[in-house]
Amino acid sequence: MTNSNRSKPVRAATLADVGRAAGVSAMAASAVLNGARTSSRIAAETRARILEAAARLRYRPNATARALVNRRMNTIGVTAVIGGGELNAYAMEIFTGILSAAAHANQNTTMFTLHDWGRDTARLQGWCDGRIDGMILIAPTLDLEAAKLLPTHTPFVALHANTVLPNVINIESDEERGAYEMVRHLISLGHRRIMHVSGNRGFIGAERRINGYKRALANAEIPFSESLLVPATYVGDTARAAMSAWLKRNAGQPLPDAVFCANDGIAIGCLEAFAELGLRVPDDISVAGFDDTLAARTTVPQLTTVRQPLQAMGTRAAEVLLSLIARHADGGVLDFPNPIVFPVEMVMRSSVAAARGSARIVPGNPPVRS
Amino acid sequence: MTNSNRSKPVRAATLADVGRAAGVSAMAASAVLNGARTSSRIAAETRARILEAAARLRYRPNATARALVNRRMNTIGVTAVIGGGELNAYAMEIFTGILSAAAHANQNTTMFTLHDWGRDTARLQGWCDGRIDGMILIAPTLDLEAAKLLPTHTPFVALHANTVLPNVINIESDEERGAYEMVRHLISLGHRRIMHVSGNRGFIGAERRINGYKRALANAEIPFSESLLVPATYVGDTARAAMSAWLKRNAGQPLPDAVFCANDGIAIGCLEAFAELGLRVPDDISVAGFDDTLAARTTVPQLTTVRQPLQAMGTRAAEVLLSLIARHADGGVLDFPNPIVFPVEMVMRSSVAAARGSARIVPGNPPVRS
DNA sequence: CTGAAAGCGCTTACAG
DNA sequence: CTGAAAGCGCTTACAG
Repeated sequence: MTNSNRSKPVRAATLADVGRAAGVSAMAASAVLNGARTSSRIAAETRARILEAAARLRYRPNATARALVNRRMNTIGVTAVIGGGELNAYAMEIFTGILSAAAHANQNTTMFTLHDWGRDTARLQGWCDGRIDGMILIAPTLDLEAAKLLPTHTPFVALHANTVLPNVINIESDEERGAYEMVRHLISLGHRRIMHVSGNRGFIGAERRINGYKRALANAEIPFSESLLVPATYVGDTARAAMSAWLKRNAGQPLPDAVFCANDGIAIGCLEAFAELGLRVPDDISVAGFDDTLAARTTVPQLTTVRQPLQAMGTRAAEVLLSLIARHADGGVLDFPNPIVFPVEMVMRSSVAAARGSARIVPGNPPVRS
Repeated sequence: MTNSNRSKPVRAATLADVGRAAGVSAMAASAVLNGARTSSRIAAETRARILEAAARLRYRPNATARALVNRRMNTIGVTAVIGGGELNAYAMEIFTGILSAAAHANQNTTMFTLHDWGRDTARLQGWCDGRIDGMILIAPTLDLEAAKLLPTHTPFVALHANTVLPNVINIESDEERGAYEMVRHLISLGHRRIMHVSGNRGFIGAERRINGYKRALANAEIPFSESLLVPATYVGDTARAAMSAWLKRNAGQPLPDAVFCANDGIAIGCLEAFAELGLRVPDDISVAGFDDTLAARTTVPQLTTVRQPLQAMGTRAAEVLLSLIARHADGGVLDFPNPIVFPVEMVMRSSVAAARGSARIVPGNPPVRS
């Protein structure tokens, strides 16, 4: 079966069409169709005729024409990096929050993707050409140089910006505290040899989590050991490889009691690396994540993790942006706290258990618990 | 620290601004800025001056003005249902495919969400008001009545449409065959009592999977048993509840050898229901999914599943839509096969194993394997 | 080779 | 209470 498009390029009805059909001017039609306030001045009978014509012709005001006049497209933009062909769970979760807030305010949201924040800054500018009223940046890593090139006629909001962006409200969560609390929790369970698999070194979020980890250690007077800080990236596969390599390198050495991972993807990578060696979680080793993305609930065992309210943060980002846009339009001044910091929350599931104490031989490539 | 917006509403530079700055007309600036073909007619020196002015003023052609003239917004729309506050993994995967194809063609994509296809058809029409050039519908369940109201001035493409939509190209996968192949695989592994937990009854995809399941059974001369067809919905939690209820209802009865689930979410729900009773997968029971969403790889054990190439299907949807848009614009006729059917693929992971044969008592609430 | 005009579809003042 | 005009920022014919 084939589907052939009709050959006449069908056009949507315009205000002029409606006016013609109702025997009035386009302007009269506009007044009626735009609501009570203006249309009260038009005779009821005329009004009815216009309404009928509009319905019959399925009239919809053209969004681009409207936008040209109103300087308002009623859509917000969202930019995120797309790595390895897909958006990660973190960005998706935020995007969902943005989407619902925007829909709630009758705004559309259009998604832009970048391969690299550094190289693609120019594209960012290109999108601020009237097609959106404001832009949300998800986890931008822009240097100050690039940040200065952001257009000033479009309001920006960022989530987890890696640097302080001038004139950009940043929304973040209390990552240092989240890391601190989680490691403190592990310690309270009797764990002492606690490993941290970090996110990309140099990224502000990764450093904050490392700081929280170190602070919790110091607080409990557990000496920090460089060998237990495994640098990885926020991509699960990297973490899996890093953990596997670590286990191989430390064959015969004591296994850590617990691993605190800089995000859920890393935790899943560790889960896989451990499964490969027949290590059981949490029996042989406890694993904690960070973020509480959807994936944290679909692993077995489910992940104990630090919850960042990503959807709520996305929602807030959209709300802040929308008020920024409104103020920007009427030239008003707007004072927002900057950054806006969300509290994190511990989510206890089953990948973390109390310390067992007993040493264990790992099958295959045997490290030994101290 | 607070961030105060500058009070003068900054405006983007216009063509007139550029012309003024370069001492030429807006039209001359337009010609130069729009590329070689037209700009060849302008003196090199003038040209340079215009280019310099545009760069200095950071000129970007206004997208809405351009769209008004060209009848082309260079953005495609995507509509999906948002359930329980979030897009599901299935829709996200497709969306990612659309996104990359659109970006590749220099098109934006804006995402629209619906709560209910039936009630919200009018909104669908409202979005076809010039802000998008075409629309992709993800898994629409529209009745013919509603489908007829879709505007004819905007091209549509659907993925997994639940009904045949007039003038809409539908993209789907060979679901019946996928179900058939998976159940045949389970049978070849020695399983006989094979359960199917279905998607929403009445949805064409769910019915196709049921048909494939039945056909494979019939082919192997295994009688179909109504009690092994457990109706659920595509939401994992429903499936979990349905499976738990089934297990309770059939306490003392033989446990199935294997469960074929209508999607990965359902399979995860089953995994949870089994874990709750201490049943081990695949030792006590094999579990197979459908879709191969990201979640299929983060479960333990990882899911054996029928892979629908969701990203590729999204990509194809965008490509088809884009050519539909191009033809629509120049009034041409376009013949596409309809529906476009993608092959599915078996993905073997560890949630399915060969039949053990031995009867097992389920701890707690004991069904017994026959 | 260059400029002035018309028009895309709408809304917002301004006249009658 | 109603219509004719101007303008949003651009592009596409059409004159010079």
